Amino acid sequence: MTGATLDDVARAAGVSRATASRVVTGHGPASPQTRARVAAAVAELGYVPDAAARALVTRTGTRLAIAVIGHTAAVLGDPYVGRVLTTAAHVAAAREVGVSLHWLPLNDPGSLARLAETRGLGGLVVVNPTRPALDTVPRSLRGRVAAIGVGTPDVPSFDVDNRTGTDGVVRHLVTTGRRHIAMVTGPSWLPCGDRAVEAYRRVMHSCGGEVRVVPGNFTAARGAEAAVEIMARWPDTDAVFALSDLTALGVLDGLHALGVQVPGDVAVAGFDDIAFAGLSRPALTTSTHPVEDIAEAAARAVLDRGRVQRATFYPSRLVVRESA
Amino acid sequence: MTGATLDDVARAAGVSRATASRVVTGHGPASPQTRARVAAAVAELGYVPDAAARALVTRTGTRLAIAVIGHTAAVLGDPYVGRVLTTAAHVAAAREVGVSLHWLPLNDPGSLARLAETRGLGGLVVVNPTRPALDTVPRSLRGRVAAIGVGTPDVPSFDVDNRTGTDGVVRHLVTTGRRHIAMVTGPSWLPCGDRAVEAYRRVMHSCGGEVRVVPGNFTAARGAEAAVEIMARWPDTDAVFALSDLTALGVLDGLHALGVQVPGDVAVAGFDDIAFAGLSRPALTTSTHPVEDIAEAAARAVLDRGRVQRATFYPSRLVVRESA
DNA sequence: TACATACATGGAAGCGCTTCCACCGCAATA
DNA sequence: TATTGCGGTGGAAGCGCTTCCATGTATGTA
Repeated sequence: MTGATLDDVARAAGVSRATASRVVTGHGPASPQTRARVAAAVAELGYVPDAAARALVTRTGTRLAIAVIGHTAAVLGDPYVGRVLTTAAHVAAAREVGVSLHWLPLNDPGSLARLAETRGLGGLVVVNPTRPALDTVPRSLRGRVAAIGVGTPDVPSFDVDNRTGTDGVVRHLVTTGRRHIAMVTGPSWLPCGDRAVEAYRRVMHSCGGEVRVVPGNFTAARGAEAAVEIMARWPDTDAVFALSDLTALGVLDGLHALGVQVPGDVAVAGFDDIAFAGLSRPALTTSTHPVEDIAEAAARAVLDRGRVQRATFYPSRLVVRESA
Repeated sequence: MTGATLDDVARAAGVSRATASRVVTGHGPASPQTRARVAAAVAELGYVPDAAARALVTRTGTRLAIAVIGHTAAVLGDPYVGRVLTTAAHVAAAREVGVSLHWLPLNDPGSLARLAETRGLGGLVVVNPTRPALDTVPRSLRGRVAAIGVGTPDVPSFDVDNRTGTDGVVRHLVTTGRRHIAMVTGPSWLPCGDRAVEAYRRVMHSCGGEVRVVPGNFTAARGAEAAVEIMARWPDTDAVFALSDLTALGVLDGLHALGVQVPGDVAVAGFDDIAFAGLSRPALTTSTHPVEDIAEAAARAVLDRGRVQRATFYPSRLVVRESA
């Protein structure tokens, strides 16, 4: 009803179904004559191969699933995630595999396993997974799963080198004379932030500064709150480093509302180098990372399935603008 | 190899395939005993139904495709698109239908038709389509297609009311004493901008101002360029309205580089009310629209398939901040 | 005890497609 | 003329699943 089947095409072209299939897929021999007649029938009937039936017999899983973990609104609003999706979709398109997008709740570990188990999956790229969630993925399937963020021994991960990235930013703050540096982290369930906090701690330790960490969640709103908290708790703070540009922008806002001058009174630095970082006033000092490279590597890892590497970290580069 | 089949489950449970299927789908009678044994077998073998095979026989198309038209990097970088995707994915998830994401090139009209023709499609939401592209969609399928942006008589569309939205912003500029107002449009292939330009023209006409339109493309980079162009061409310009916040932010940047004071010398207004609009310095005056409502309505339209409405426009509301 | 009724179950068909295999005719070779 | 090789073709199997239908097997009623 909905559409013509291969049988209809074969009948219309006066050939067998096998021949019609060969012509449509281009997978076997066929005389130019036959080819033309089948093509004509296809055009006339508006034939479109049934993806399900084809997948059933070819057993080819030509779909790249991208799972984004965490609360959706905040997460997709995040330009970082957008860049990941765009790139992964590109890599997939180049290989003619479809892309499916999935929002997985943070607190339903089973959801990732269910997704991974879907047959006919070419690969699965998980954005910002937790390690327990990754562990729910059946062992046999781990070869076709890659993580952007934290990984496991079985699941290769691709991520920014938060440690040296943070180190670079915080050191820059120290170099420019700041000593009372506070840090706004990411959501606690995102383990990738741990390395960043550690790097921050280390720098503060080496320069004798006090460790001042407040929790964040990668949103601008939280940044504004955090700024107020920080200034209330440690009034002598002269720099704030946020592990997300969005949050840093929020900090800028919060500080502005407080009447604090940036960078005069307090320097502010972010992390990610989103498109807006250069547009804020003052323009945000931050650290830029090769998100596209990371996403591409992850997509390739599951689609081309070479040898499995453990965890790959990509360098982040300090971008000095006005805010610090 | 990859996974157990229903036959394996049936064998393991000592029942027929038909019975196993009934238990798994929950679609027929089965004794508690049998049920338990099949369940055990499923658990032990890690059985997961093959989606392709199931789709083949049930003929159920449970997938919502979201096609985004236009150059990908710029488009997904756009927070607007991100909000649309998030919402549509939510609506789909609530109905337990999968989501697939597609980047369609601007100049390949056939690509949309091919996507729409895919069997087993629950619905298709097209973001920012062109009318010609929509016309390539086979008539029989149009009932399950909705557009966000421009539509056709056969394809319902959901969009912001650019006309009154623009009217509101430009009138605000006039009210606050601006007379030499320039406008930066969206990409020329996006017809939704036409109504906005028309509204702008009308306001300028009614207040005797000169019409100053320069092309934009919804990016910040273009906004910065456009600002320079505008000030070079019409040095007495005292306000700039950009049909995208991203572009307006770029205008802010370009003006700043030129040493022009905002809003002192030139007022700037945007459109969309993205998250950053309130964070820029000066905070951006813009117009906010119910993107989530729009995306939800579009997704619902194709998924729930009620009566087809023509085109629905959602009101946009002026948000006055510092820049104008 | 004989019957209808309900429920549980297995057999088998078939969804639309790809692909192995056998076949047929034709040209090239012996 | 008999043989080989090969491109083109159709028959048929089968991918994993759902579901109609027929066949039992326990229950309730006459």
